[in-house]
Amino acid sequence: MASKENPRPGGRSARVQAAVHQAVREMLARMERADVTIPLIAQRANVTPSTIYRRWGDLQELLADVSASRLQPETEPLKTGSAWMDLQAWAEQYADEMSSGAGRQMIRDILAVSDTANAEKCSGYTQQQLRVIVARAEEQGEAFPTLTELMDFVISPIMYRILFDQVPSNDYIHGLISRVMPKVAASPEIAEITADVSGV
Amino acid sequence: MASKENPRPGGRSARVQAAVHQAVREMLARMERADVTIPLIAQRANVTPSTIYRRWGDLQELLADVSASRLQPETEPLKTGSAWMDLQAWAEQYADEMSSGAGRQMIRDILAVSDTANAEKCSGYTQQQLRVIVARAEEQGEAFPTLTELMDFVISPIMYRILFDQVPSNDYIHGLISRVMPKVAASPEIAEITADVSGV
DNA sequence: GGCTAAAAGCAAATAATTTGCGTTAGCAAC
DNA sequence: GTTGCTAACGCAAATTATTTGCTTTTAGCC
Repeated sequence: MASKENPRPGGRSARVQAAVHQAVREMLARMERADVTIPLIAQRANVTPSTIYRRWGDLQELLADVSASRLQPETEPLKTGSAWMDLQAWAEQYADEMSSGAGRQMIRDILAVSDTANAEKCSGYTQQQLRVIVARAEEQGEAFPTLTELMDFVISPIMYRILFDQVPSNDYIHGLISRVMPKVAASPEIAEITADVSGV
Repeated sequence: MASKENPRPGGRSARVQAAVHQAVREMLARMERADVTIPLIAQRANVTPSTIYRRWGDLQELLADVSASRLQPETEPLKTGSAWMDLQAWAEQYADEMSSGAGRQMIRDILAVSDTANAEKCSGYTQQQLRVIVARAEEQGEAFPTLTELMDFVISPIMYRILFDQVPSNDYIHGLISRVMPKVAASPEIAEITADVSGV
């Protein structure tokens, strides 16, 4: 039901989709989420409500669709020199984005819908970013956790906290990463880097 | 807005709440979730819709409320002899319940609402159960992870997978638990138990 | 037993959603 | 280009859900 890939790529359909997405983003920025309705969105996007109902089904699916597209990363993880630090910096930014009011709401909107396509897409984005960092580590021969380990022991705890209780601090994230790093990370040299970064 | 604690414990209010909860549970069991509406619930509960609107606000909050109450555990974790095995058995059951269609839907309903009270309650239930197991381990002098470690490295990865992609297998859970156990778990004696359990 | 206020019922008013049908506009074949 | 085809859109009527003002019930308290 959610807006799938290019039914008629260059045409009116695409323009409508863009206008609706745009309208939703603007409205979410300007008003209470509870006050956002399909008729209002339709009005702002210069579209009839029935178009939105037919294409997205209901408000939840539309919001999930918009949120998923907003969570698509636009850049690769920053390159700091060591994959370890890339990971630390990336994870902090990830947690920051996701635990902000807007970020939490986007995740909720994505998870609320029974169709898991958007949730999978979102998790896919995360994995894509992490893969880049893992690949860098490999290139440089740095000892590094696998993608699965990162998802299970860094991303998952962060996401759980965001969803169920509190926002994860940078110290907390740092602890997760230290723990998942290969034992080499306990060597004095790396410990020093660790101290540096956690002090930022 | 969600039904808080005892405004007038013994009276009509409580009866209405019970009737509405009951109606929701029955309807969720008998029909498509998308077809459940407040007017229908009201009818089945012999209550006017405006009562539900005033008390819960909207369908999402009502469903979140009902789901949270359904997730409250009724029994303590089973006692198998070792805290380690208690944990394994409990985590498997937890993952099973949560990854079933109904379980996933309940979690989604709880997370969908912006008020995090229900989500916290739900996470609280989990921690309560785990605390029982941790306490048993302590009593018996068994080496055991902390509650925080269990939440971060066992519960969180399970929940992430349920929410974002696939259902966690028992083998996967077993792997998580092995990994979080103190190094003692690598001793031959425990390794043997491990093999037994994973074979179940 | 009577008072009080919170919660429920009722019904009218408003708003959202669905639906049938006519219209528009990409796309392709010619 | 022009034409034909069809997916997607617009429009408006019908349906359904939600809100709201007012009345009635009833639990808790003296």
